[in-house]
Amino acid sequence: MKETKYKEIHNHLKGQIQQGNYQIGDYLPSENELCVRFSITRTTARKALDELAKESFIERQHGKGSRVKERRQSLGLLNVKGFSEAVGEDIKTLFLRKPAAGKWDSEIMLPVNDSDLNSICLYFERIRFVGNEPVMLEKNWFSGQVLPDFLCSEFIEGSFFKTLSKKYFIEIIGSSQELRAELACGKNAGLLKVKTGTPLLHISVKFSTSNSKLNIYSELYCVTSVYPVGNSYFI
Amino acid sequence: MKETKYKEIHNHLKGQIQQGNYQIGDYLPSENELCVRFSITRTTARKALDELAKESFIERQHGKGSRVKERRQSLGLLNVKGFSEAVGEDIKTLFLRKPAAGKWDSEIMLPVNDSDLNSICLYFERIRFVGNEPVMLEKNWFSGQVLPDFLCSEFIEGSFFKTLSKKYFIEIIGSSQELRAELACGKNAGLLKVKTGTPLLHISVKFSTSNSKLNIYSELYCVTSVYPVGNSYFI
DNA sequence: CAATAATACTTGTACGTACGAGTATTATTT
DNA sequence: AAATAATACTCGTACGTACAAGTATTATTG
Repeated sequence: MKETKYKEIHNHLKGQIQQGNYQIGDYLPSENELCVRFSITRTTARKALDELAKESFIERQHGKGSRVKERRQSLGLLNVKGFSEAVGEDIKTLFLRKPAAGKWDSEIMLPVNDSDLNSICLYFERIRFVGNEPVMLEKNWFSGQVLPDFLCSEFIEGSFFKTLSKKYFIEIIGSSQELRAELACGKNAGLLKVKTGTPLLHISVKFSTSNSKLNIYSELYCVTSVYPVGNSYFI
Repeated sequence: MKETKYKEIHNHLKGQIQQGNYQIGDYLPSENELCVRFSITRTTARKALDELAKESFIERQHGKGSRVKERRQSLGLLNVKGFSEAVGEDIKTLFLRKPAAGKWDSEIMLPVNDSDLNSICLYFERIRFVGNEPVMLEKNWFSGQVLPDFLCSEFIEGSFFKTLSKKYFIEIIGSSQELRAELACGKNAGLLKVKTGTPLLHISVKFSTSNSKLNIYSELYCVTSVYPVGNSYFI
């Protein structure tokens, strides 16, 4: 269970930054200084720093040093909080399919992990209304491996994420998304009560969670003519 | 005008991949083979391959080799860093209108501050290409009040945000966005070389900066059929 | 014939050295 | 005093060597 040297240095420096021992704008020790402090060669010191730069913790400056960067952890397009908190008040949700066993559908746009493919797939599908207007069709796939009793109980306060957090102590730690403008196909058009050929905003999301065995794959189809999808953030 | 060796190798291999001399799934020459072919050391060969891996052209496999990967690029637009850093290398930018005096257009979707409305409006408009495909039409409005000499000089490294940062020491501190799926109208369709009626992803952004007198309003029109707009984040 | 061992590859880590190039300070010259 | 040169730092590139560790093939063993 031995760690490599450069990872050791890398983690040490990362910890120092996260604990605030190096503030934004500060310079880390130079490569040569790391060499003598940790009894390593410059090759190893460089590798540790290069990794930090790749994770955008620091910024390397030729002739100057490695400066701690402002870290923008931010901006999931849909914030992680989910739909309910993003839009106003009068939201209704209609389950088209309650959570049940499903299959890893080819409709999922983002690459599905192998470990997920080899485990049971759970699926549910909802439509979100603002007032009486359907605005979003939401399809969700995830592994049921780590969620015992999931199918037997209702969502807490109607929220999937809240259920994960409060019942299973699983948090969202990241996401990747892809956005596409598409024309509504027959089926989705019908569900969203728009004409075929209406432009829809198609959002594909893959959520990573604090449980490495649970990833959530969502395909969202949004009618944006009246209610555009929005978000904002400030550092 | 001398290029570094590893970049030379890197570009050579990249070209080979892009021309199809190495197909998806193929293995590139091993590090040792590159050494003898190009009369370099393994350090240099590794660096070239590591760069390719970072750009996700290849996948390195311990004990096996470097395999050409399926390249699913997406335009990581929505992080604050802007366009240039988000996508890979082969981006071109064409100015339709160089920065010049403009007016606070009604095309701006997000509410314009009163203070902005009362000051001079600067405007520029560009098209972004990936390869030779136009993928985004970008329109930008902002107040010229706090940017002396802005019209006289070129962008630093072609980047608006870098120019703001390095020349004026102004940083982006927040943004709000709205997303819409729309059908391409005649003018935009022509510029992006798509048919009218093609669905476009319309992103409206308002950036707030560290200088309270400078807000940037952008309207982006993206062709997402080939290159979806993407982002990801982890906490 | 099947399981195992040896082998020849691959990439990964780490050592050490050398010089080039960018940056900032200090010393020198004008 | 101001411009210039020397310097001492930074990081970037590139050389060369060595061994560890993963993968696949071949040879050996039982």
